[in-house]
Amino acid sequence: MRAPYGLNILDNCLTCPVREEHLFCNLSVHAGQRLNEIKSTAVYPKGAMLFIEGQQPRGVFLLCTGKAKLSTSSREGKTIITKLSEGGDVLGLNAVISNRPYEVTAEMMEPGQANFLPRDSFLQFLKEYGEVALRVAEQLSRNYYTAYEEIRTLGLATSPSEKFAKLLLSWSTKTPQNDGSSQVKLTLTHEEIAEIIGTTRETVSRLFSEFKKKQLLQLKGSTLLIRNRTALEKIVQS
Amino acid sequence: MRAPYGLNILDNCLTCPVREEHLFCNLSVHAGQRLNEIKSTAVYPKGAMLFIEGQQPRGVFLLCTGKAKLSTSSREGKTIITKLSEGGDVLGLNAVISNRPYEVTAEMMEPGQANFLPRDSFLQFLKEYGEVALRVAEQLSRNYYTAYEEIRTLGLATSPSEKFAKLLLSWSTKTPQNDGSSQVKLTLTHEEIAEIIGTTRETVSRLFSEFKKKQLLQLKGSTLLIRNRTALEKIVQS
DNA sequence: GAGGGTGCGTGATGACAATCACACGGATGA
DNA sequence: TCATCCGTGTGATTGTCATCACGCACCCTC
Repeated sequence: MRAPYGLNILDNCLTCPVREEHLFCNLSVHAGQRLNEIKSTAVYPKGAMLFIEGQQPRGVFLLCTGKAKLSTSSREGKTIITKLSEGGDVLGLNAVISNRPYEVTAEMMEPGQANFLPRDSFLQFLKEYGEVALRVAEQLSRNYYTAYEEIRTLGLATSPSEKFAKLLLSWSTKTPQNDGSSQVKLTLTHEEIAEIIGTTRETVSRLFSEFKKKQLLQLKGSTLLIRNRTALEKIVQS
Repeated sequence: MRAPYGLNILDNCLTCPVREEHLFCNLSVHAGQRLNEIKSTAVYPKGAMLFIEGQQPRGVFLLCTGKAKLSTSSREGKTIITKLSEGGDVLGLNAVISNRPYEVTAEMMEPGQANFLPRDSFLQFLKEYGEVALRVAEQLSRNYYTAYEEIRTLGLATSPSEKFAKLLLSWSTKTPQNDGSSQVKLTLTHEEIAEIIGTTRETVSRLFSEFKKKQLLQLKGSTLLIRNRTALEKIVQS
């Protein structure tokens, strides 16, 4: 038996985008109700930290609106951004399941709303509802694939231009246009982009100039126009 | 109810090392019996591929004896080794759970034995035994942490020497001696080490020379003596 | 013992990106 | 209106590592 639309946990979080693969969609009525009892909702300002790398796992965050960046840093202060999360994403799941410290810091990049599921009740809930445990496993394996993609990017792509092209392509596939180009609202600073592809701010600036010159992209204000996907793909596999 | 020693799936695989955190240890009697029905055992020679990156997931491999290396390659032929697996490890779990192609190639580095659990029966089994699904989730999150450690290594450690030191330390912690040093049997070629830390064979050769000169390590035949852990740790965080 | 394959050491060279440095423009706020 | 901060562009310099190249040692097998 499936919960009819309107009983889902996500409906208390009105703007939450519903995804096919979403962890908490299409649960049974009982499971959905139980989840609703467990959860608490809060609004976070820009710059708020949902959790910080190294902290003991308090619980799972279900991001409803807003964007968050997940990052990890070395002692010397070098930081890499490993994922940009949007509404619908589940944050902190790995840490909670394995009862290890959060492996990343989750910081809100713009104000947003999130549901919080405390660790203990969440784990108890999973024990009660085996069906959901399998869903969690699936979500974890998706997380794993994302991490693996990251490994491939960092380990196999040598030059910054290759990684930059890869990043642009990942943005471009999200917003395909009929003519092969695509538009993205650029909300990241060069510094943040550098932290994603593992290089320096200056190099990112130079990459933008270079790619503009090569007609690969165009900037109008904060709107990024990706012009030539196939050329980017050539850079990636070069 | 727990399976008494002797009913465990692993017992058909005599030399299989039993680990506390192992996926299939301490299952209920029923679950253990069911697993035993599902599994089939085979022996693999050195160089055998359990599965190859990009293949549709056929099932899960439970490595009993021998070692395997997990690797991924780019189209241009650059390869990185992401994990060295030993007896007790579960291979291919992520691909099977998420029904995506294997994300790595698993190649036997020395002859060994493995249990194979075909995808369909394994997933069916998980649906029947929710307890095990949660264990699988835990295993997946462990895999995830390993992957994340890899990301940190590749993304945060800039110089090859730092990554090399990190690798040596990871070996050294497995075989601690009373005086702070440790001995490891070096079974990898320089080429393979290069593929682990993401550099070239030549650089690895030079790193060995350099570290020998600095009294950080010593080589007697194929026995690697790691002499100065603290110095290595300084290089890592430098 | 000759020959081929594989793994290892090491020199020379060049490219490329990190680093440092500074200038500019647009916000924001006193 | 001016000061300040932040994000950005871009030059000059330097160190580091990948690359190419070659020689050597070892272990097979014929």
